[in-house]
Amino acid sequence: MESSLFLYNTLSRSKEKFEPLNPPFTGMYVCGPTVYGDPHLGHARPAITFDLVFRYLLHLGYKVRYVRNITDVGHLEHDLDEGEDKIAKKARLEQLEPMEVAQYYTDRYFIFMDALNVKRPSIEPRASGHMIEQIEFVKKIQDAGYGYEVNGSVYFDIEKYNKKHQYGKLSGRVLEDLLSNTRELEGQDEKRNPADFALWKKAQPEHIMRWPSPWSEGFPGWHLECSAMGTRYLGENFDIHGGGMDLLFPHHESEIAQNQAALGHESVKYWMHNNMITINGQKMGKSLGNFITLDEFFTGSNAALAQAYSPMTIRFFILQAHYRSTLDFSNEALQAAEKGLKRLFAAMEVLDKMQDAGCGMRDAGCGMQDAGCGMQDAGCHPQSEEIKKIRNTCYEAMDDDFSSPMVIANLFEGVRLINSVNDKKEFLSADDLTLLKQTFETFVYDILGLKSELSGDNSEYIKGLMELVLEIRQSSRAKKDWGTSDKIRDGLAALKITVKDGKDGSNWELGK
RNA sequence: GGUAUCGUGGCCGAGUGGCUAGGCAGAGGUCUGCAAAACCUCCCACAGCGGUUCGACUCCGCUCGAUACCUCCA
Repeated sequence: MESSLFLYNTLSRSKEKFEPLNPPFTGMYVCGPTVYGDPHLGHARPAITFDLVFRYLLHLGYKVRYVRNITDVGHLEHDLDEGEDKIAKKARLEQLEPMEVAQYYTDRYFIFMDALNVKRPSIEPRASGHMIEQIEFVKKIQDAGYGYEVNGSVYFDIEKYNKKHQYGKLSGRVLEDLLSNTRELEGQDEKRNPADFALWKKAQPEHIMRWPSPWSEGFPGWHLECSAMGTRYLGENFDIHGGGMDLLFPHHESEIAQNQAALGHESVKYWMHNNMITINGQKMGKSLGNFITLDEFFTGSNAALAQAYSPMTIRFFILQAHYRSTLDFSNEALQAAEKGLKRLFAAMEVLDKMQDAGCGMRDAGCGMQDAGCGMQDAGCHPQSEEIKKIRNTCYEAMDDDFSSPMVIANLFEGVRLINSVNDKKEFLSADDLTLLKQTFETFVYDILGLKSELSGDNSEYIKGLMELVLEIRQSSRAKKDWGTSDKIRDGLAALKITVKDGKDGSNWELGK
């Protein structure tokens, strides 16, 4: 299991060679959604980012256990004085049981992630299903002397923790600064120190989501579920922990502190954070109210959208940017992604047919078995070097902190080659063709996780019919019967089928 | 105010101490019955000001600007 994968570790702020603790096994934990609203574009970014990581690790041969939690404990709305639970509030507004809300949006999340071709993680644990683990985790922190109880709530003692450890090592914060910059907030009087965070919170009478504990009927603190469930499913030490950059502080910072306090050591070797999607230069987020849901993207039903965008367009759009860069949403950018993606898949179809038809490659004068393809044949140049270069550059890009934009740029080099071959401007040996095909399938399907959306009903019947129709058109063209040939083309166009004439006859594809 | 990230051509977005990103859009051309598709060519940018260097878009400093986070939104 020797790879040359490097990934950016937020903890060290540098790229590090990926060396899992127990190869070939790899543990990865990623912060999932809080299920109290429809998934939006902001949710798609981390899901796709870590799907890319998951897929590439699998491709490299690692045995990956990928855990992504579902936060179905509502925690609190910070801008409401009374501190209302997010899920409970939604439940109240919709007159539902809180768990009905959580279930509904969990299902919605799965539906949309499936549409984006995001692979399901190995385990998707719910916070509500791990109360025992969370309570035990609090006990351990208390036993270690870093938790204190006040009125049925338990808080983490950051000042004490910071004497032996460094609170702020992940986000680059200094405790003194945190203390001096703390905002005045309601209901903080129970804490010894404003920087302390809750491990267990006693439920107010109106708080519906509550569980029994040694301290009170209440609910777990906001950072606890990840510590508890990460430890439960990946052990006290695991390889990768991911999430959005907005979780860096205080969420992940506090998670580190909790694990250090409870277990006596940190748990995570590599911390990875994806950047935000912005809209008009601003983070797209639930709390800002400027989000566009995935449902709206897929149907085009949002005033900010000029049209509907398919799931793969969204996925491709996200993969065209490096995961650590901000990505600015605009109709122009999405339309560019849509067209680029279409071109990529058109080339893949051409590539596919090359093999099926036997193509002209073999009789172009290239000795199939000759590794180097005879140079004496005019117009026949060995492409194996170029294909190998594309392939290698794709691997180098992935190895360099999952640089999907570089992979895509390289694949377009391949697109150009494929189309040139199709135009009979360049030629491939059988070996070249195999390698090229394999490279595209590996990177486009397996690693980038893209899939064609055009051939949904590409049944044998349709294929046969289309072949027949195009044959008829071809023969009318041969007779210069343009009326018939154009009638066929226009008629098909009305059905959103595009006819593309090439040197060897015509092709077709769905979509305008 | 603090911490962090960043500022690239019409748009989106990579990357590097000296040498091509890529996609989309635009212009011209080839091909074609026409159209589409495809291919070729062109548009050679790196916030500003200093500094280091033989040489910086790439390193350092400053300025300006943007975004995120700063304790209960994950």
